[in-house]
Amino acid sequence: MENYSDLQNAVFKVLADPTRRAVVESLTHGPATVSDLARPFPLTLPTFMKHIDALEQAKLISTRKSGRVRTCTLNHAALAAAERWFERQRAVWAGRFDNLDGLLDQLESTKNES
Amino acid sequence: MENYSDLQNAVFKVLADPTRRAVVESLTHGPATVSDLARPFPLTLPTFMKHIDALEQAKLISTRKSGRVRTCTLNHAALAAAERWFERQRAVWAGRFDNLDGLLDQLESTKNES
DNA sequence: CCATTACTTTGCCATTGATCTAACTATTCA
DNA sequence: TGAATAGTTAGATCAATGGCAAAGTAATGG
Repeated sequence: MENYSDLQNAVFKVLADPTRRAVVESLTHGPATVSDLARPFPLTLPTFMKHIDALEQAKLISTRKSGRVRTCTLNHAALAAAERWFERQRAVWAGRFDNLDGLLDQLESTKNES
Repeated sequence: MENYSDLQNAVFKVLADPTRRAVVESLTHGPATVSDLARPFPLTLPTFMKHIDALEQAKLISTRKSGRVRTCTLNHAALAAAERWFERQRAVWAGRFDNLDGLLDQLESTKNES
């Protein structure tokens, strides 16, 4: 029910929304309560909470309730995992040039050695 | 009509879809025609074309039609720009450790606020 | 114990997004 | 020229998303 690419997909989906990206940005500075996070946004609490829920389901954040206050914490690992997708793409793309160089090197070297 | 964060938003939105991410992955290996790109997907051409249009509008790819064939090319710069968002978040988060003392002070003081 | 605070639940609605089919245009090739 | 190819346009459907208001619950603070 929860394989790797489902989760990756959830992460990308969740980051597609500017409010949620802003929340992530906010949480890079450290944990915060729902109300604190919500303050900058012109949204009602229920609406904002849906974004929090979405972030939590994608495991980009985790939350803990103590008393009546819910505190949210960024899950750095999840963010780093998403970043790795970009790194992989760049690696493939860059690899083309590496291969091109490699090919040229190889052609060069076959003149001299095996 | 096309400022920086509109474009960033468009990029994130476009990458939220698994089909479009797969197209990007495909194009890291080099340019390809619409039909070639579409082949692996169980989608009709019109549907697939919408994904191509979305990618192009977000400037993640560019396309050129020659005869009846449209060829798509990945815009590496746009992909790299998106990657940078993650790098920035990581930078802030990592920066916290440099400021750990300051952070603890801050947490202390926010406990006493109302 | 009463008011306030900080969510939470519920129910609703408008918009957007991804998909399809059907029919059309423009190229290419035999 | 006529058939196949490659993409395009138009219109419809349906689910998911993001938003709201209203009312409820469960801590605190005085």
